[in-house]
Amino acid sequence: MKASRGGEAYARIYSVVRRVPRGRVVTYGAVARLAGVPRGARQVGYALHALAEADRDVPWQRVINAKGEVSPRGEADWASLQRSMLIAEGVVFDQKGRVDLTIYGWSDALVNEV
DNA sequence: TCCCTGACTGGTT
DNA sequence: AAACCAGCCAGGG
Repeated sequence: MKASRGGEAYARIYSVVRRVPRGRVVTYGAVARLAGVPRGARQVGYALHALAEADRDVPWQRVINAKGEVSPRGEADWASLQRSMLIAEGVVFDQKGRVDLTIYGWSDALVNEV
């Protein structure tokens, strides 16, 4: 079920995602590390999947996989929506639908940036 | 408590 | 560069 409030790890994950600046993207692995779950990349994805309407302040669209591409779930439409939302923020996708993480990637080294 | 599942990752092939 | 494979963690049945 949606344990959006059951797990403490989830709360930390959401808190990290909320800190990602507009127009930037972050990988699941980076969020996991910043949330204190070094190998919990999959957990991050699971946590975001459990997001409910009440958590709409969490910019989940800024979380992508290490390849720099939006992770495909069952419904491909959802992924395209995420892509649109990011483009609206100024994130650029290349012809293969991937984001250049060296430019838009946000990591702990950039936490001080606003 | 055991077993399966998954918005992932990194190393190989 | 793309497809595979094997670890990893926490939630839910």
